[in-house]
Amino acid sequence: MPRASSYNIIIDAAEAVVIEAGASHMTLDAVAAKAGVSKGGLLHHFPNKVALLVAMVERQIKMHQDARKKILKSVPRGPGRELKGFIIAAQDRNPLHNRLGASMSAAVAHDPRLNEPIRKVVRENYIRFTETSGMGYEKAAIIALAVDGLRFQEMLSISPFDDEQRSRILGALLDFVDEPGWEKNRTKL
Amino acid sequence: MPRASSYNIIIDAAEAVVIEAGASHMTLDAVAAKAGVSKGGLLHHFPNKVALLVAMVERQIKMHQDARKKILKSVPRGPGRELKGFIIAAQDRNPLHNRLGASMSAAVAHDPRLNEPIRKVVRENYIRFTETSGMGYEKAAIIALAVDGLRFQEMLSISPFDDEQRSRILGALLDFVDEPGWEKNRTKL
DNA sequence: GTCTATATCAAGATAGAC
DNA sequence: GTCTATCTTGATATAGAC
Repeated sequence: MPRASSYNIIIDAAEAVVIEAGASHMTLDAVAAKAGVSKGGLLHHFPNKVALLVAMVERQIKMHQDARKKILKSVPRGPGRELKGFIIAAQDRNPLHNRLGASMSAAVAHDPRLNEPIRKVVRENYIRFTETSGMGYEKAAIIALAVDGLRFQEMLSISPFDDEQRSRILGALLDFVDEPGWEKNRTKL
Repeated sequence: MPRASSYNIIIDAAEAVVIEAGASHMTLDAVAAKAGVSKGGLLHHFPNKVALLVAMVERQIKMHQDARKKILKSVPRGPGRELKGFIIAAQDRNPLHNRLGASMSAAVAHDPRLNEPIRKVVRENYIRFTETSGMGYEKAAIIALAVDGLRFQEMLSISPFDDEQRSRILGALLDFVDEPGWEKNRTKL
């Protein structure tokens, strides 16, 4: 898995094209132009379009995993730790979210089966959340789903919330993690 | 806005193609073949591809609004009524959800600006939820976001939940609407 | 209103020079 | 490792017969 310079420049360009023009406009020509290389140069790094899409998704997953681990270091141990990390990750509003959405929508639009790596990550995440949460799995799932719902909305640019509402909602979710109750439903996911 | 037979048959076919093969494979040829008409016939009803995509989205919105109104009739008056209707609509698991997701992803993949009608509906929904909920807007938003999160996951086929977990989560959300607390944060959305 | 035929163009991919 | 040139295919859209 190379991480050379032009490799990442091309992926950056691909994400940018998708964000600006939509998944269907992510052509090899457009990506090459945005990256400042020729189509031949692009195809030297990625033998075909699917390879590029797969690389986009994998890089996004890796970046999110890294961000998660980094954030977790600052979250004190205790029940709901992983869940809190997930909420906090959504709080710092960098352009990373759009980029994950872009990679995902481009890949899935091209071939729905390219969702497999994401599916795997989501599954692992929800297992982590529910097992370490110290609460009923319904509650843990609801909190994680609300965060995901917000991110999906933003990835499609259909969120009805402004910045203040958004941060109040995420703040409320953080409080909700620590609120008592719901343990009665505790079950294995 | 015609609602003739072939009009709807073509939209059905378009949705089916997207669900089966992905947004990028929704070509006019594929849709025409699935609908059992020629490409010329298709283009008689929809002058170009964007017109078809717009019609797909609009029909889905209309169908969901109709379903919402129908469900609301069986939900007793009281605080959280609209929110409960939204949850119940997600409970009955018909193929409609996939179809909304299909229309949306095909449209947005082709041109992100085609999300506008959906954005408008989402906005109206969240205003309804929060204004009629009798609870803090953060709580109402969290409940609605969790439902949306679930639907988005399913639209991308990345949901980690099986049928039983899914129905327990939605059941917990219904209970959550009626649970006391959170009124302290009550604010206008 | 539905069809066939076809024009036009753009996309993915290859070959091979430098 | 990067480029230009080119091949091939397939997608949108038009024209016009029935």
